[in-house]
Amino acid sequence: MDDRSANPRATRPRHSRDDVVDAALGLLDDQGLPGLTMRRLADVLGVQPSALYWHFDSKQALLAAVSGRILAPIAATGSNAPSLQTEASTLGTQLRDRLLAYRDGAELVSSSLALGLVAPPLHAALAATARRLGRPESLATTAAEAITHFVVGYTFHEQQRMQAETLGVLGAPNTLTPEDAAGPRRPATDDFGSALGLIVTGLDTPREHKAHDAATERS
Amino acid sequence: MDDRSANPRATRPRHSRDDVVDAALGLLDDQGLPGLTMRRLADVLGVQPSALYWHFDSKQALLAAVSGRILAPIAATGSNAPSLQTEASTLGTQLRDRLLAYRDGAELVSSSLALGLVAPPLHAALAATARRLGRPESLATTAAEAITHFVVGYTFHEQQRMQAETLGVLGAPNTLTPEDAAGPRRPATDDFGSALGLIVTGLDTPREHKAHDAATERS
DNA sequence: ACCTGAACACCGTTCAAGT
DNA sequence: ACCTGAACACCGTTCAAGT
Repeated sequence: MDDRSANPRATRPRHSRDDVVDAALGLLDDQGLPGLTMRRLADVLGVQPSALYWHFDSKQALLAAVSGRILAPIAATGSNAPSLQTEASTLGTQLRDRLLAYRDGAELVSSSLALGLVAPPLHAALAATARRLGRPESLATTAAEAITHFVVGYTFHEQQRMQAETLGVLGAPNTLTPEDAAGPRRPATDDFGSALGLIVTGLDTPREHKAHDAATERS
Repeated sequence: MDDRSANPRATRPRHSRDDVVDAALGLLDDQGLPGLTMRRLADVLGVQPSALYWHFDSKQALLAAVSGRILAPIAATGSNAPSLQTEASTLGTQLRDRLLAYRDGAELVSSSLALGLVAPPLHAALAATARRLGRPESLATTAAEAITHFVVGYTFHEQQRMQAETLGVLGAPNTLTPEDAAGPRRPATDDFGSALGLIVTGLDTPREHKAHDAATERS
């Protein structure tokens, strides 16, 4: 398997940053985020752990690069949506799809996003649509933020549930609220779509956002 | 400092679960989540690391208990809000306040929530208000989910920014979108309130949620 | 330019045994 | 009931040195 000598343009240049990210994505997908360690990644690449620190300053930097690659397909959106609401819905769904494309994708991206090591994935596209439609860009920014946080959090939760199911019927008892105990399982409706729809509804009405005031009074 | 013999009902019973959670909250607050290790926690309690496993099955279980304590004050809400929108706004703000009460509170709760090891903090209160106001409980459930994910994600990001500022002007370059580069810093408006207001706006209009459809069509 | 070897300073968890 | 002691199987990161 170590037939690097058969490769014409080879001999020395062993790995590039992109090679490392490729391998990390593969490792992530079949071991999950806890299994994505520098040591295991080095093993997969046939290299010593310390070699990875030539390509990346830290594990966090590596994870940010992996997050960037997961999110990359979103930016390419052409976007000729008829309304900000439609565009926002589409982008939210697209983001979820990307996060679901790799095991623990949502958890990984959530932390890279929080640390500010990866660009917010929906802002550029939604702002562009706002400009095209003559709507305020501040509204696009607010919406992008609301939708991104919701989608990442929702998908994180969703992805964790999926894996818990795969690993056997563990059943998390603390999750149940009193009224849940009555029904047999969960309302089979499309949770994600409903919640995203709720958020996005406010984008239709021209009287921007006004519920702001009630949010600032506290106990 | 080891004057346990001065305590009348003492001699043997060294620590309770609550003691451990207390110590964990303290350690969290002045070392952050990465500093909250089983070994350091044991040190604080004057005990061997293995002793903690008599009180909790795993570190995750401990962290879930800590999360529960951070969120506990929310459930107590009496709630006589005049509308679902008002109540939702109040609860969202309350949740953020709780997460900000401890260092890395949002990150900690985010993961406990995703793992399903702690009860969703807004569902019960919002559902009760929906009942009182004669609004559909399914709407309350959807709203609670949307708001919780948004608030936790937003506050996670916010808390990380705060600590980055405290630790010096590191400046995360990747975070900047093209249009941000023009202005000097950030729009000084209340980001959180605006986004929460946007989400909550949909709760006013009696035509429940309908934007759902657009969310299910994809590339 | 890209990697090795070896070390440093840690982790969570288990388990027999003590009191 | 609550904890000790010791071990197991790991971590991320640094750094001199090799090619």
